Amino acid sequence: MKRNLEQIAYLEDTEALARFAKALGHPTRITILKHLDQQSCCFTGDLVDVFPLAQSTVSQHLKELKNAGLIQGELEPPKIKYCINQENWKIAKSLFENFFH
Amino acid sequence: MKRNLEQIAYLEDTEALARFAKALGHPTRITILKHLDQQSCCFTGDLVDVFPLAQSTVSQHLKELKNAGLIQGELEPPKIKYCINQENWKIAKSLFENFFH
DNA sequence: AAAACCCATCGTAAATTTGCGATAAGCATT
DNA sequence: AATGCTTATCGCAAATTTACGATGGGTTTT
Repeated sequence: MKRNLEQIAYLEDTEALARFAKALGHPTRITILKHLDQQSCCFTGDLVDVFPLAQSTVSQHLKELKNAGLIQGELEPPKIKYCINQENWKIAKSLFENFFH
Repeated sequence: MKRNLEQIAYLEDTEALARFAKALGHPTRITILKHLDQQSCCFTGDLVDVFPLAQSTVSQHLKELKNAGLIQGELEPPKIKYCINQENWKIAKSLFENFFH
């Protein structure tokens, strides 16, 4: 990216908000979250069936949502159950609320 | 990106939300919007001074925010005054509110 | 008319994102 | 022990994003 030398120090809330927003910045990920919100939780396979996308692609989107802290996975052999991470969801919600005044 | 052949049809609101979120997905752009929200409007030059970034880089971020519909530019020779696009701001606000239940 | 100012755009480079198929890893069942 | 099921991860390719300096276009000032 040909970075600028001096790293920019953004406000903590600004960085957190941008991280959440970035994770929400793809229609597939929005749809995944809507599903999880509606029926509380989902297995990966259920979500794969929702999209005309490869299983690996959906798995990657799930990984990004997990990294952003918006969802969490739970072992339920042989499947994995994904749910919204309520704690961080609330944080994101209030960050956006604050932002939109 | 080695696209999948069949284009995915997302819900309109989902796409709109993802577009807004994507535009918000960078700390520089969040900071720009916070500035515009606080002091209503800003000239490009004022915003360039806020960041240790090249003028062209800030200009590009402004362009993205404009493309997303979140801000609008107004000629005020010899400068350009940027303001939040209140109409779309409200739309974005309500999309996020709906999303976060 | 020339110089100065403000800002967008162009061209380029590096990093990241998005997507796929193939493979591996974990667990259950046979 | 072997097979099958489910899902993550790897390796790759293409597209997009982020950043920069340089250039150009418009307006104002000299």
